[in-house]
Amino acid sequence: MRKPRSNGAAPLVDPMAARLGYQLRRVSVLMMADLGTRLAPLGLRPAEVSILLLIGANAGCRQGEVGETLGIKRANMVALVAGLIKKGFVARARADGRSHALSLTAKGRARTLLVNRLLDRQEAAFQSRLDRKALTGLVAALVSLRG
Amino acid sequence: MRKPRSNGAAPLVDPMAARLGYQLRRVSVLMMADLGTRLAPLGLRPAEVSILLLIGANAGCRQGEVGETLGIKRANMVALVAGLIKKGFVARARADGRSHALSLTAKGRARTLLVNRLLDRQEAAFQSRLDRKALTGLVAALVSLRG
DNA sequence: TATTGTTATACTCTATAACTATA
DNA sequence: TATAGTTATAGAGTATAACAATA
Repeated sequence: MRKPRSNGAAPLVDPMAARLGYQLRRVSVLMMADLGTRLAPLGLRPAEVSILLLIGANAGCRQGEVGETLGIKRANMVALVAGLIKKGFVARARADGRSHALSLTAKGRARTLLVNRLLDRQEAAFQSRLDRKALTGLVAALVSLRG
Repeated sequence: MRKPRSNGAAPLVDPMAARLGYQLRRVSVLMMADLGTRLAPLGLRPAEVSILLLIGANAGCRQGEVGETLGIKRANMVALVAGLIKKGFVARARADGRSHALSLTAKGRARTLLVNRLLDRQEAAFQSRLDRKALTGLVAALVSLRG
């Protein structure tokens, strides 16, 4: 039996509080929303930023490689890359006849610097909520969780 | 200067590898997709499950309280709760004239048991990828990150 | 006037299937 | 035949604004 709530203003009991997947999701949504807000003035969305940074670190890479590395399906890469090209951040060259070699434009490299500073600030804002103990190995643990 | 890639089959360099928000997002998406697959046979989606479990632990709670606790906007709660009622898992009673008191049906309680067992299995599957050291305090760290 | 639920609508990210062109 | 990119479409979750009914 589950007893009905003794109503007043008591907060609800959260049975998912100890669930890894649930807490992961809540934090992820929070950080993504925060990132989206921070990125808006730069004219970029989170997914676009991940592509921009990856191309910046791998000039000449193919579109499919980018998607595979980021976990973005080929079909979804099309509009994302097209958007970055349209905004003048990315350039596309023939690599193979059926594949594109992607690289950043000068404008794209400049924007990448701004994005990295923005990411540094966001990282700092969130990491300040953790003590050193909790911070150590957190990212490594997340990477491990991806198996 | 960024040197072009020496093409062969070398994996790309990932400049987001050390970013907390990025790794959080990747793991979250992975676990959500996995959860979605596991839940499909039960006729539930992840968001519905969070509502179902919360109501199960707080019989008589109002719809708005549920949304607030879970971070789901009032507007989005409407269809989610309506779906759970339609499936016969949740019952709605007048509480206030303008607010609904939600509770589980017998069918909803039975389904909750299955869901919890399913979540236990998922948790175990992912936690097996971590050593004890990394596991300790991980959920606590995530909760802290939500400020 | 503030709260609760509701409707309508849009955006972001993800997923699948089928198509084209090239290797 | 297999690969790279593309198109079309759908789904899940989230967001905002405006409205009705009630407190």
